[in-house]
Amino acid sequence: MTLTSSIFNVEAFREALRNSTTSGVSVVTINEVAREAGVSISTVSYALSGKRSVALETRQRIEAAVARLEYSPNASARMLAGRRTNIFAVTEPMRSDTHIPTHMAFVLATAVAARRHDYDILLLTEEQARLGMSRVASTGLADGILVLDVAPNDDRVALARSIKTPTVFIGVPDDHDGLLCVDLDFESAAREAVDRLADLGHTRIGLLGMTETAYETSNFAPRVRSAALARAAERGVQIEFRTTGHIQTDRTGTRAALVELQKAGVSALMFHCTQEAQSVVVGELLDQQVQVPYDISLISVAASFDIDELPLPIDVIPLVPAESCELAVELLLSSLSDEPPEPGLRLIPPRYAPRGTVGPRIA
Amino acid sequence: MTLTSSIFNVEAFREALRNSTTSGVSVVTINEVAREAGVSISTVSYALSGKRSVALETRQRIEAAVARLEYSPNASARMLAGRRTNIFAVTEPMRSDTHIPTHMAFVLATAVAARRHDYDILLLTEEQARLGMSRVASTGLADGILVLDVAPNDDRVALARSIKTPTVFIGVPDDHDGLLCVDLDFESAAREAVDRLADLGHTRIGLLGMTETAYETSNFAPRVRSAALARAAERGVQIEFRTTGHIQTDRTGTRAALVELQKAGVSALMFHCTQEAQSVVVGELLDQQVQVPYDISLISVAASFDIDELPLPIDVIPLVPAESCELAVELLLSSLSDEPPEPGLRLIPPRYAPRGTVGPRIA
DNA sequence: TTGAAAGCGCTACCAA
DNA sequence: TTGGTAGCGCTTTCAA
Repeated sequence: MTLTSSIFNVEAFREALRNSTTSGVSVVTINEVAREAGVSISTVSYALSGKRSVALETRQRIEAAVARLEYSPNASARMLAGRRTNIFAVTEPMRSDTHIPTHMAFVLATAVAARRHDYDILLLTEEQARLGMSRVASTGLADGILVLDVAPNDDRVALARSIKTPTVFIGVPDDHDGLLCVDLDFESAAREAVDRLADLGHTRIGLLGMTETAYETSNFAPRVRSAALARAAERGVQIEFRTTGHIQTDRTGTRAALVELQKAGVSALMFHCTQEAQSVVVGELLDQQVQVPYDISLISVAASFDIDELPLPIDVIPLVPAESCELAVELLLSSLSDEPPEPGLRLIPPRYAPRGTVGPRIA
Repeated sequence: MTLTSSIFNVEAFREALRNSTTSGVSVVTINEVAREAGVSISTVSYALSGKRSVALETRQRIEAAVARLEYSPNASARMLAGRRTNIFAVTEPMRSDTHIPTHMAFVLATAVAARRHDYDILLLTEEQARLGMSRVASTGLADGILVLDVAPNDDRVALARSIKTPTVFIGVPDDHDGLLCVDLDFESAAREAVDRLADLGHTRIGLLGMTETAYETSNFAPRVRSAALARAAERGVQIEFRTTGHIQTDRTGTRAALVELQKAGVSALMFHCTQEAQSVVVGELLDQQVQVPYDISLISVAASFDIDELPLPIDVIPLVPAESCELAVELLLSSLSDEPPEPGLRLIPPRYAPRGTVGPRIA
């Protein structure tokens, strides 16, 4: 059961000494497991990683030893020897003018997607969104980097180009040459929404968008708006665009926008705004006894929340954080492999989920 | 400038070979810096860590070499040799019935506080909040653990007791024997609010609280309510308690609660609810031309947002995430030191910030 | 003030 | 199918 030979074993003695003098409970290492199982440490390593076949009986002995000693391999040692930290960094500035729940949904989705592939997420926010990015790259703390809350003109684009750590953007910056970017195809989504309404005879469509500032600081708000406007022009329909108010304290902006849109005589409403705003508008319409879709058609574009939580669930082209983040993680993983992916955009095709809130325009 | 001796240097040759055959740019190690500066690696290490004095001239030579080679020490190697990962794990389940912006504020605050002490944050959410906690403990991935979104009856309490990795709770679970917990002293805060109002003659106070579920799943909502009720009873004043509605879609619950409280004839309002809810109520009062504090007094208890973003800034006892998290990080650090702190509660005394919205009751 | 060298606890190559 | 062992790139003791 032990490898100790009949003569005095200096190594074993030293180790015993080390473990006994350590304060408190000594941490179990692969050496102890090997001794306990009567095999070499390499066999233990292979038995646990499965990278080499190990005789059934041997493996069982090792597993028993692992269980008995409650061994778990030391993360730092694995990182150093294995040249992988199994950590991805997520850089998310969390600018104060953003809608926190939406951004949080993406951060959480990266964590879930990463764990699926045995990776953990290191969170870089505030000023560390930029500083931390080069730091984790140069120290090798992270094997890859996920970039969230991408601005049209984002510092992190230049940073990403200057480091060798694989980096994937979730969102599309204006200048994305040579970068790997994952995102919903917002333009297609916006066009599809316009088309659906135009096909049904709507000629005057309200678009309730995000806050003013979102159209300067986010990469996707302007993409939805401009694609919608362009397609509307092609289809000969008119779009009335309105923004919603301040994120946390808006109590009038959204209602005011609805009033304006109704005055403008729109027969359909496209939403590209927060759950809160959509909840207010839909609730208001219900209060007004408006018949949906008879009096007005409703579509939500790129909603990243559960549409069925609205007072009335409406047609939606969902933005699924889990989907973007899962793809981003897979790209990062394959960037670490032998055949790294080509740089470029990976736009996820929109999927339309009907709820019966879109109908023909009633003259 | 080089240590290569006149005879063939096998080691140097091997290393050159390794570096040249590596795909792409080889990563600079401490060995290269040492050679470049003409010193030993231990001197480089000490020069960079400052743990041993190094002659000025030597240090400068090393710094120059570091700059020239763009060296940064490998994180994994440091972790293994230094027996510190410089990573703290944050466990935050992010239950869907919670107010995301509030919870996010705490996560961000831990990240900022940790960086101040050269630590990074590993984010454990969803099911990893529990699984990840034991994992990072047993693998030594994190040097310490911060527990967020603490439930009154939290699984992670038992977990924390079963691991040897230092753990600090931000929030107070019902059973907190032997744990290190940091939090605002919610009870004191609630009592102080009640006292201020009672002192000014108010005998009927409205308390607008969080959602129903928060009083079962959060550790602090019930603490505020029960402390307020208890003190009110002592002072002989009456508290009308109301909850607000669903977090993301509440468009009527809050208004309804306000109407009820006004009907009940309260002369003062204590808030312990979201920024959104407080924003709605304060805005509504302004619309009603209610004079504050002449007609009604307003106090916000344990608000973790910027009170000055409300339509009318009101008296507040702020809950400052940065403060709790900074203290929690410091406790974690000292848990790693030679004199670890005593377990127990660390309740932060409330501070009252007046805005002129509390006045005497007008009969 | 500095250097040599023994680890840290693994992974993975090379032999057997 | 298994074992021996050379690293991985640092930190830190022990000597000089």
